[in-house]
This record gives sequence, C-alpha cells and structure tokens, in this order.
Amino acid sequence: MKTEKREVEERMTHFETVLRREGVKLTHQRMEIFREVARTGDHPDAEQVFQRVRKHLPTVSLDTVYRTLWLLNDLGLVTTLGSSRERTRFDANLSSHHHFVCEQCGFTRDFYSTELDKIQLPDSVDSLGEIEATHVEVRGVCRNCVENQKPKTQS
Amino acid sequence: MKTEKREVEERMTHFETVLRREGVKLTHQRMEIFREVARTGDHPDAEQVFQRVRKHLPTVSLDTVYRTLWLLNDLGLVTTLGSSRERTRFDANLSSHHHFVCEQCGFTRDFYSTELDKIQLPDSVDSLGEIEATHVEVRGVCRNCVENQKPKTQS
DNA sequence: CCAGACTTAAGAATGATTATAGTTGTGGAG
DNA sequence: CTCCACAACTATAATCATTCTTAAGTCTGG
Repeated sequence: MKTEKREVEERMTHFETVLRREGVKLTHQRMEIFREVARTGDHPDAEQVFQRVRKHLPTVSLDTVYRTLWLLNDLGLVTTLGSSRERTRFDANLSSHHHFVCEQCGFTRDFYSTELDKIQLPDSVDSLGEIEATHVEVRGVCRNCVENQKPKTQS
Repeated sequence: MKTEKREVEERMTHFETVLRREGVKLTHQRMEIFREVARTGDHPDAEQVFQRVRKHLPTVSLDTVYRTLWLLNDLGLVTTLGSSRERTRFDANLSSHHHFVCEQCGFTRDFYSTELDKIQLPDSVDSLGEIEATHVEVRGVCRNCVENQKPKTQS
C-alpha cells in the first residue's frame, strides 16, 4: 500500500528540483499535495487527495488540489490512470485485442498479437483477485499528431 | 476502420440472440445503437454514437444511447475502453509498472514484471505512431469483491 | 522588502451522465 | 389481427465532478 520512506523522499527531492527548474513556486499546498500522492500506492482521485491533505492544511481548497494535480501532470511528476479527461468510449470487438492510444488527440486503434495474448502474469497478480482479461495498452502519439507538431522541421 | 460486413452481421445475430435470451426487448433504437458500435472500429463515445444513430432515427434521445450502451455493456455485448464511470485518478509512480483493476469497486494495484517490460509489439503498431509507453492492464475482480459476492454459496 | 505568483472563498458555469414523468411501442395472449 | 401490460422511449430537469471568476489576502524567491 504505502510507498517506502526512502522512495518518498526521493520523489520529494525530484519534485523540488523540477519545480525550481521550471520556475514554479514551491508552496506548502503543492508540497503536501504531491507528498500525499507520492506516499500512497492507491492512485487517489482529486477528492481523496483533498480529504487527506486537509488533515495537514485545513484550509486548502478543492480547486487548488485540482489545479496542482494537473500542474504536476504537466510537469511529468504524476500521471493519470486510464484515459484522462475523456468521455467513456465503447467497443463491440469482443475478440482478444490490444490498443494503441494517441495521447494528444485520443485516436485509438485496435491491434492483434497472438504473442501478447500469451502473456504470463507474475504470480503476485493472482493473489490480488480473479483475473478476467488482460490487455496491453500502448500510449504514444499518432502519425497525424506527429505531423502537425513539426510542420517546420524537415532536417 | 470499418468492420467487415460479415463480421457485423455475425455481431448483429449474436446481439439478437442475447437480447431474446435475456428477455430484453428488441427495439429499433437498440438495434441501431448496437449496429453503429459494431460497424466501426473507432471506439466512439456516447455522443458520437448519438450523432450517427440520429441519421437513421432522427428522434433518438441521447439518454437512450447512454442507457442502451450500458445495457449492452452489462449483457457483455460491448466493453468500455479505459476506466469506465470513474473519476480521474493520479499516480506518482514513474517507474515502469502495470495495473490490476477491479471491475466492481475500482480497486487498483500496481505490479511489476521485468518480463512484461520486455514485451515485443508487432510491427503494425509502429506504423500507427510514435510509441511512448506500454503497459499491461489486467481487469478482474479483487478479493474483497469476490468474498462479498458469494456469502451463501459454499458448495 | 517587494512584485508577482498563488491561494482562498463563494459562486456560478460547463460538460458528461443520469433521473423523472408522461407517452409510445413491443411482444405475448386471445 | 387486435389488445394490453409494461418495458422502453423522449424531453426535460437534475446531478456530479471539474473548472472558471472575481476579489482579497498571503507567501515565495530574488
């Protein structure tokens, strides 16, 4: 559940380094919010972070939690689980397949691989619960978005 | 992009079979909504399905689209992409890891595997765009939910 | 110490999804 | 083929999470 103390310290250090490098101010709020996410392994949502941070900083606002989390996300200090900020998407393809998802535009394409279908999960996973499906998610930037991003560079 | 005609027909047949078996009424709306999802490979969201179905059934309501999609989901005829119905969750673990997600309660746990980190993706994926990260998502039912679901059955 | 970046507070706005209430249509019975 | 009960539909209003506004006060880093 909890992340090791040393690991948390390392993350905090990295956090401070990045904020300084980016010229972003180091406020308690930001520290406490990041620490809270860094110290737990249970992928909390904004509301949960808010509740926990409140214990140390009774006056934080939910708004700040949201703003900070997205800031941290933009700085590469945290990531979101699953497709962020997106609406729910549906899929009628019931056969075993995997996904390539573009982080910029959300473009998603199925791909197949008998190789991947044979994936062996570590034993530790079995102890977590009953496994129903396993699929590989590849995050990246689709061709379209790559093109549109470097319209000048031709070197 | 588009699914083969034969494949679509098969899905439609399966769809009708399941709805009859479950004693759920076969309405045009449901047929058109399912057909729409079945015939495309681009994982549309409810709004997109709504817009497309509208062309054939100008009076459908967005509400029906939502209700139907979740119904189809419950019947196992479609699945959702990424985390369904959930709030955005954040993760400060930047090292390569994978996830086990409980479909009932949303419980999510990281797991590691040097094996999985070495996954070889098929060439077809490279042509889709630039790959940034690959991770395995295991869906299932966590221990807690398994316990709570069969409090009586002991056979 | 100061400027400007940040935060708080309290609303209000947005956008996706869901509930309510009254109307319509499906599918089995006759 | 017609009728009826009730499932399902439409339209509208309500929710819920998230974001934005404004105004005033606070804190960080130079």
